[in-house]
Amino acid sequence: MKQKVTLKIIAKEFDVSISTVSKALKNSNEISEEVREKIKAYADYYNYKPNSLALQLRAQKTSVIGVIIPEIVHHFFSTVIDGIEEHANKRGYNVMVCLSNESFEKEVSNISVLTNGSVDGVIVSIARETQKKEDYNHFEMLLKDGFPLVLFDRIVDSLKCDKVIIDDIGGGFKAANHLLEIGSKRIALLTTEDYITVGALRKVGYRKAMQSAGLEVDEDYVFKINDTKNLYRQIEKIFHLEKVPDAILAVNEIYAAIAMKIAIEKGYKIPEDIAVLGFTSGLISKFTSPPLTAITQHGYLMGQQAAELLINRIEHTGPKEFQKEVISTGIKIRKSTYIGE
Amino acid sequence: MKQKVTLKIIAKEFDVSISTVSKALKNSNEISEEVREKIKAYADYYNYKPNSLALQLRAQKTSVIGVIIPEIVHHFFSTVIDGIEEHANKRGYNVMVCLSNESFEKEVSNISVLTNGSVDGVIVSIARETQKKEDYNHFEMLLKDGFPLVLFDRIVDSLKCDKVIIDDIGGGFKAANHLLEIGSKRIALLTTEDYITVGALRKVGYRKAMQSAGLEVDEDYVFKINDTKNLYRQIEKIFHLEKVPDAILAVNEIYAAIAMKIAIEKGYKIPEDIAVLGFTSGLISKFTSPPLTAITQHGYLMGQQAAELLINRIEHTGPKEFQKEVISTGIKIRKSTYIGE
DNA sequence: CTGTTAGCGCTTTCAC
DNA sequence: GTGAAAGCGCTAACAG
Repeated sequence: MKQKVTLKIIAKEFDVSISTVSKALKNSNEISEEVREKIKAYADYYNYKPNSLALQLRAQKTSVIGVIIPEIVHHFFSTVIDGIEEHANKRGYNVMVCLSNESFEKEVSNISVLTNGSVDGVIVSIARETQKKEDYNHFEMLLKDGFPLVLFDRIVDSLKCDKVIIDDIGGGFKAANHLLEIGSKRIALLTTEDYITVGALRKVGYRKAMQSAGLEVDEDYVFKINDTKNLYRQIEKIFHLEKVPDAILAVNEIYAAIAMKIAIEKGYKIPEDIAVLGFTSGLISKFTSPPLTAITQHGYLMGQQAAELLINRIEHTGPKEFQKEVISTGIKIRKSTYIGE
Repeated sequence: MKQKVTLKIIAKEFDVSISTVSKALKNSNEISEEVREKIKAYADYYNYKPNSLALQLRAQKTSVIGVIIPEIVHHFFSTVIDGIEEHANKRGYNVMVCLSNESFEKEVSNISVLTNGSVDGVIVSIARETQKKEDYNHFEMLLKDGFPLVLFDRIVDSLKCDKVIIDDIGGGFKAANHLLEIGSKRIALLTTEDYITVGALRKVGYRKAMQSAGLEVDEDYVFKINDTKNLYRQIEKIFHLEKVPDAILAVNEIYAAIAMKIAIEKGYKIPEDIAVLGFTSGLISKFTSPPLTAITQHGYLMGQQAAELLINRIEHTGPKEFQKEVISTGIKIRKSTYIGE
């Protein structure tokens, strides 16, 4: 790669000092019209651009924010990144994305790499492994130094920092409630294992809705799916219940789609025999048949909020106390729970 | 944010010179055991980490690669990023992601920001608007300076740089061929407008397959869908043909899913009356009913290859001539084209 | 064994 | 009007 033009090179070219060039390019009227013009012309011609590393080092500010997510091939997370990008760009920041791949070690190393001066702050959604280990030391170190950190979606309450979460309890409630409203009595819950907070919280919401309807939660109707094993086999167990449920609430759209597919294969009519509802994060719900009613998650908004909190923290332009933003969910009613039209 | 520890600070603490500290931390045996240990202990305790900006500025190397994609909320592109990340990390690089949002202007500004010293090279998939304008000046400038650039997926042939593309012609051929093999005679093609190369290339493959089968392509069976308008209405036109096709080949999974849905609504049996096949980039094909046969696209591999080409270019560790890697497609046969079992 | 110096590219204050 | 010098944080050649 060819040597890039620097102030030094231009200075040598015209036999002036570096600072003269710097000022000329900034249109400082300390510099004579004549010199200014010829320097600008030269710089322009050779496509001079100030080296941003030098600027950053000097300014002690990179205008870059780091983002660490567990995986990117996941509609929800891409949506969040999109939101982060949008807000960050608007405020003059760039985004550096790192993946933890759900690994504790990679998360720690990402944090370490990012916080050595390359970024002004980080936004992270915690890796599963970290959540399981409950080792948040790497974050605590950062916070001790007052390094700007925003947690989203997969958060941990004990960390003193800004957070933005989806209202999963509300979402679970909204979901179960919708099913109750359409007349479901026996709602099966397809959820994740307990240490995955998202699943656990949605379950809380489900439980709340059941209780407000005066129904008690039958634990036989709660299925904790292990993501690493055969999903079909695990989900099929729903249909081994003595009394097959008349509704299925799944905490994500894959589980929902699979459950629906199995139900149809077994000859059940959706939604007449069994209504199905999922939490969506992608495009699947729209294209199943029947299309799935789903709780929607506004990842984009979440990303924007996270970026806003972070940048406010970086620029000291928000409240001093740590914020916890809650993004409420929506519900998109489709044919899997809706008879009529 | 608290002042980070620097060599200077440590040096002052022990009343030694900065270089002594630097060496001590590098375990240089130029420094006495005693001094070394106390400095290391201190650094460790205060969690010293060398400022990477300073290192980068000094080394004239950032070990960061920039990636510019049209959008991230798109399974294919996330997959590619995933692949880029994987390879980049393996070789000690980090990834900075920017979105062009299909806008020419944003692409230009992204290039400009990234290439001012923040990254050692960039990987880009060109924005639609840029393709439409055919203005590739921002890339030509880079190449003139010998700046490492790799184009993927949406490329332009005239640019002299490394490229990696999907074998779209082969994919179109493979797709049409499969349909012909299962006995389809009248294959409708659902494609994009011509300036979208991907669609155009797949069409070429389709045409080739038809011709090798001794069939001629009836342009009435080619539907160019405009992504901004009502997809349903446009796709429905397939069924207005005097002779309804016995197979539909769609250049992406959304079109395929919609076409299939409309067909079913109209009472056609899939695949008996009409076989449907799409190019997949997400999870939709798997969850439609029947599940869609699809040409698969290996974005992950593509990302890895792109990163490899770029890093080889950066490190001068590959061939001097520009490479053009072609990633071949796969085909996943599902029920939408398969009778039996 | 330890320190001085120069330099990466840039900005800015202060002299001249 | 122009330039010298300091400094951002670090490394490395060289001097002592």
